[in-house]
Amino acid sequence: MQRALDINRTRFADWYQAVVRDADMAETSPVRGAMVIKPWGYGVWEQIQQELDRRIKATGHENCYFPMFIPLSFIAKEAQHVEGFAKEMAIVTHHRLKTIDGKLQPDPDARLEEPLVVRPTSETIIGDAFSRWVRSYRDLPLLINQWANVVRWEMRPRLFLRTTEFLWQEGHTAHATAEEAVAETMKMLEVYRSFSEDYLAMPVIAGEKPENERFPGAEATYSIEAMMQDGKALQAGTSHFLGTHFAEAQGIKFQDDAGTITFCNTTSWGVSTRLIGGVIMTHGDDDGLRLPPAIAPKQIVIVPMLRDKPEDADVLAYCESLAAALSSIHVLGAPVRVLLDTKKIKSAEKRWNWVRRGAPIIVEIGPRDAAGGNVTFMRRDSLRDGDKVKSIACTRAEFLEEKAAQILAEIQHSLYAEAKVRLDANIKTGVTDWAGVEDYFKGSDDEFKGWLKVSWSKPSGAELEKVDTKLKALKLTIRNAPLQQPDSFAPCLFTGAPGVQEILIGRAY
RNA sequence: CGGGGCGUAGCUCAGCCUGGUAGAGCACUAGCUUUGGGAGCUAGGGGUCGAGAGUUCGAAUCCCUCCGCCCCGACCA
Repeated sequence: MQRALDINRTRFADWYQAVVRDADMAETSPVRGAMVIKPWGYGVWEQIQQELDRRIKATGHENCYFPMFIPLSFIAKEAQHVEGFAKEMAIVTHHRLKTIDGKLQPDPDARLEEPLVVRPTSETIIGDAFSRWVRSYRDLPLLINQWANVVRWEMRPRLFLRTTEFLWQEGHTAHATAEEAVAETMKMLEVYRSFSEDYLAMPVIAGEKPENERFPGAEATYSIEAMMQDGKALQAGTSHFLGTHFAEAQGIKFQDDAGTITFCNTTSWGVSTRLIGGVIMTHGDDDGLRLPPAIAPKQIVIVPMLRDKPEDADVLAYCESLAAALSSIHVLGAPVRVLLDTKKIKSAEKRWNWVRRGAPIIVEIGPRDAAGGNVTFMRRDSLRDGDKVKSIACTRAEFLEEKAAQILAEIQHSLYAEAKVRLDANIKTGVTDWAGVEDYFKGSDDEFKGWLKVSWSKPSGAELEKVDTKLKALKLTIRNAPLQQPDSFAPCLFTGAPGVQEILIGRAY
């Protein structure tokens, strides 16, 4: 059978790269590990950005922008933070180039007195500002967000999932009490959960990361974890309660109403362009990408079936009027995003390009549709009937008044439902000993493996280290401890001690 | 940084073992035909064979060094 991609999901890693390429999302660049995000991929990011920005502002935060260069001494202030990021930082050491022996190179006379680190995250430089901005309890809470690029010198980059430079949003807040900061941490975790599920149609499990997976310098780290179609987990967003660690390191203090000087409790939280990788691996199929209408840069693409004949003009005119009419319809709270694709390439080629890119509805208009006032279209969420592409026909009026809006909403829902079934069906419970874990994850790496939900005694320190090592041997990690916990627990799977918490175990990106 | 694979046309790759001076399919350009749906025929454009040095009368092919990419580890949003 002919598919729009030449690789299917049985070779998942290759398939992923094929989708990124063939759906025109991104490509590698001359800079190792850094990607070029192409218009269609960036369009998805813009949709994500727009809606998430709205939600971040709706919860009381304001946007700022801080420098991308951070003095080395700032990073050095928080010990765990240094340790966590030291191995992956890009550093600026010079401010001028010079031709020496015919070679353009950093001018030895232009060495910076204090090297600048290209931000891997901005806790330290924003904390420095906070230490000046906060004086009184009246200045709190301080609720700041920034949209930025960050750089982490990763060993093995993968487009969207782990690139040297990536785009993200990082929220940073300061509060008078730990309770307030914890509440903020949880609130933003919930913003991420609902955004991911409602908007990206990507079901996730929100929960707390174990101690060994915490953000360097955090008191507690929470994440949303999504299950990809190969069963692996993708950490799709994080929210950290930082306690007073950064406040103490950077002097973020305030005077309370009794006149006492106290350190603030701070939080930070972020999601990145990795979300796009998550969308691809959640919704993609063997014909390419399938985009949830909420984030599709174009929700309805009209492909005129032109044949270099006189009636082409009628077809085009009909398409133009259809596009105009569609633009005035609202779906999912915004006007429908329509594209009339007039690029001068073969119509059939166009159709398949849009299939690969994952446009939710692809409309094909030929002379007969134009003459009869009809619309023929395909739904990207259910493209095929068996092996054959499924074409749906209706009248123009029907499409405009009913079908277009209704089907876009349906696609948004059906993509979520499909992914939700997969997530729920592949979290195995009832495993109570290590042999059961080994049994569940045995076999080749290519085989689909979901997650296990097991009970444990939440060991820490050296005990936790042992658990971690044991899991690592099977390439497993603890993803998180879901927020929803049962009333009673089986004994700890690792130690046999009384269980206190349920955790998710799986392979991860 | 360790282990494996690989760099030849825009893409996917053949040729390399056994050295003789560049190929296929798709894509691209033009013409003709065809067309309710991923068309056919004909003609054409495009490559310092990843880079550098070496062996040789002659190197995509053999040797050396370097660079880059992919997969598997360690690291990670």
